[in-house]
Amino acid sequence: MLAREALGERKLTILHAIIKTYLETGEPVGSRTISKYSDLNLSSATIRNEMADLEELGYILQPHTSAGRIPSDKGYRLYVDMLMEEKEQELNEMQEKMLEKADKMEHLLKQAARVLANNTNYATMVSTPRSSANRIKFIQLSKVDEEQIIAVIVLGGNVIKNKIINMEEPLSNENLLKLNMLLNTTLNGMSIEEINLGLIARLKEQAGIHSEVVGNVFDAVADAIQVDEDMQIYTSGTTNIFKYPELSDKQSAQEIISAFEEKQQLTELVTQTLAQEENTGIQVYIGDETPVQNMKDCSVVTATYELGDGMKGTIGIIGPKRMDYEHVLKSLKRLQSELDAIFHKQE
Amino acid sequence: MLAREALGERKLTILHAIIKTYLETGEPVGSRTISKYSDLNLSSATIRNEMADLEELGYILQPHTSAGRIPSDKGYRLYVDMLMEEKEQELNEMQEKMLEKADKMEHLLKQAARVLANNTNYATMVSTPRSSANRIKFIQLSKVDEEQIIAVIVLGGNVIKNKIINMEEPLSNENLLKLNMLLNTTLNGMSIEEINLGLIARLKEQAGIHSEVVGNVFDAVADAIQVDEDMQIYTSGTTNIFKYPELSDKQSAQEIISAFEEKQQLTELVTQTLAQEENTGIQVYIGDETPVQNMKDCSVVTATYELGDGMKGTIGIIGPKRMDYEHVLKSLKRLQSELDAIFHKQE
DNA sequence: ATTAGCACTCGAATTTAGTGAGTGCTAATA
DNA sequence: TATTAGCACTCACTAAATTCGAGTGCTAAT
Repeated sequence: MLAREALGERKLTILHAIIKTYLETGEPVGSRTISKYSDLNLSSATIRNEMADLEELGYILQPHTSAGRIPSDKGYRLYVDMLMEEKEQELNEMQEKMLEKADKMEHLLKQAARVLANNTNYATMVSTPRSSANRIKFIQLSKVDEEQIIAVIVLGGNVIKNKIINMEEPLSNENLLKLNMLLNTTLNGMSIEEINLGLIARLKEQAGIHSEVVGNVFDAVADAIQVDEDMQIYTSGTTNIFKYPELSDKQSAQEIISAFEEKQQLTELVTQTLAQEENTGIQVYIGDETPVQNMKDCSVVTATYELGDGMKGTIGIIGPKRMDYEHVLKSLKRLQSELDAIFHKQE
Repeated sequence: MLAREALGERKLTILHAIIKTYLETGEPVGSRTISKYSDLNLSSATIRNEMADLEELGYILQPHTSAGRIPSDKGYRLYVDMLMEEKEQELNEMQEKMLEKADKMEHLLKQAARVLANNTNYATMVSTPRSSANRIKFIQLSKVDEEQIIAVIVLGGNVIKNKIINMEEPLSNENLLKLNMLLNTTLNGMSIEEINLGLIARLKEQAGIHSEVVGNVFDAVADAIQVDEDMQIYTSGTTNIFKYPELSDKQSAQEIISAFEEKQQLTELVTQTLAQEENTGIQVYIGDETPVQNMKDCSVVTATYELGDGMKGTIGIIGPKRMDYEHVLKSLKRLQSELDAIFHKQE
C-alpha cells in the first residue's frame, strides 16, 4: 500500500499494464508490447529500464533470460489490493436462473457453485453454513415402532438434523410425552456450546427411571449435531483448471483435483476463511498465501455469506494466479449480496 | 462363449497371455515376449502367425504397423466372460477398517468407496440405495413455531426425509393432532407409487376445513420424496486415473473427471445398472459398452447391493480398459457380501 | 531523460539421423 | 503339413543439430 506511492505513477502504470496483459495471454510480456499497448507514449527501451527497476523491487520476474516478464506474487498482491480498494461496484442483475429452484438451500448453493463456475471459467466451491453458535429451535422424539424412536432437531436457520435411536426396552407413550416436554422446555433456545455434562446430568436426574433413555438421546443429539460439524461442500467446474496450461500438467492437476475430491482440505480452507474477520468478507490468497498446500500454484478468492444467527458459509473460486481478479471480485460481490438478500428475505 | 471353442485351445492360451501381459505393462506386446513367457514352447514366428489370425478375428489389434498387439474390446470381453464363469471365489476377510464407523449408512458408504479406491487403485463410486417401491413407515407433522410446521417422513430402510412448511394461518394443536392421526392411519405402509390424486382428494375431503393444509403437506411429501429420487453418490480416488497414461491426457482426464463431478452421468450409470437384472449382480462394461459416454475409453465394473425392502444401491469401479479384472471382481464380490451382511444384520 | 541501434542470449520449434522392437513373408526343416 | 529360422521392411521414438525470433542490456546519440 505504501509501496504504491514509493513506486511512482509511471512504474505503477507499467506494472498494471504488464499484469493485465499477462492475465489475458498467459505468456511473459515484453517491453515492446507494453510500449505499444499503454497510452503513455514511451519506447520499448524506456520500458525496459523501468522493467529492470520493477524486477529489482520484486514485483515482476523473468522466467529465464531473454524472456518477457511475468508478475510475481508480490506484484499480484499489489494489483489485488488496488482492486479491493476501488469503490463498491454497482451491482447489476444476477442470473435469474439461480433463483428458480431456491426452495431448498441445498439446491440453491449447488446452483450457486455452478453458476459461478460457468460465469468465471474457474473452479468453484460453496460450503453450507457452519452452525457455530447455533441455537436449538425445536426438538422432538417420536416413536416409529416399538423398538425405534426418531429424534428430530431443528436448529436456527432451519437446519434439520435427525437420528434414529434403537431402544432396548419399549417406552410408553406418556413417558415419551413427558420426555418431550422436558427436553423442549430445557433445551429450547440453547446454543450447542451451552449444553454441557452438568446439564445432561441434571436432566437425567429429572427424567427419573428414564435416565438411560436421556443418555441415549443426548448421544444421538450430540451425534446428529456433530455430523453437521463437517459441513457439506459443493464444488463445480473442477475441470476448468484444464483450461490453464500452467495448472494442467499431471502433477498440479492431480493435486488440485484431489483437494477437491477429498473435501478435507477445502474444509480447512473454509475454516481459515471464516476465522479471519474481514470488513468486506472477501479474501484473496495468492500462491503460497493459501491455507491449502495443494493449491500453492493457484490463487484462491473467497467470500463469506451470512444467514443470521451467526451462521456463516463460504464461497470460493480457485484458479491460476493469472486469474481475472477484476471479474472474479465483481462476480463474488454480486453473488454474496444475492445470497444475503435471499436468506434474509426467506427468514 | 461359443467363440471360445471355435478359437482352439492354443489361440486361447495365446490371447490370454497377451491380455495378461498387456494388463501389467500397458505396452503393446510382441510375439517374442509371448514366445518366451507362455509355457507352450513355440517360436516367435509361430506366435506371429497365430496373432495374425487373432487379429483377423478381431480379438487383438495393432496400434500401428510394426508395433505389438493390444487386446480389442472384443478380446477383453472374452477374457472377462471367462473370469466371470469361474467358480465363486472363496471370500477372505475384508478390511476391518470399514466396519469401525458403521453407525451411519452414509459414513459406511463413503468409507466403502474409499477403501475400494485404495484397494484397487482405480476410481470408485458408491450410490445410496434408491427408494424404488419403497414404503412409508412413519409420518408426522410437528409445530416448530407459529408459522412453521415440520414434516418428518420415515421410509423403509430407515431413510428419513423432512421438509419445513410455512403456514399462512396458524394451525391449532388439536387440529395438528387430528391431521397426524389421519395421515398416519391412511398412509402408513403405503408405497410411494400407491399415493395418487384420488387418494389425496379423499384425504383433503376428510380433513375438512384444513384441506388446504393437506394440500400443502402432500406437496411437501412429494417434494421430500422426489428429492430423494436423485440419490447421493460418493466418489473416491478420482485422481487414480492419472496413474494410467492412456487416460491421463488432458482430453480424457477432463471427460472422466467431469463425469465424476457432475453426478448426473453417474446417476445414469446407476439407473442402467439397476435396471439390468443379473444373477450375480455384477456387471462389466468395456469401452463403448458403457452407458456413460464420457467413459468410453474406460472399463466400468459395477455391483449391486441390497437393503431389503427392494432398496438397491450400486458400487462401481472405473479404470482403464486394461484393468486388473481378476482383482477387481474379487474385491467387488467381497465388498458386496460385506455390505449385504451389515445391512441385514442391522435390520 | 529518452530513444535508437546493435550484439547477444536462450527457450522453443523444426529437422535430421539413428535405433530397435516388431512385423510379414519365404524358404528350409522335421 | 506344421513349425521355425532368417531377412527385409516399417515406423514410433529419441537425441542431437539447427534454426528462429522474441526479448534483453548496454551504449551512444538526441
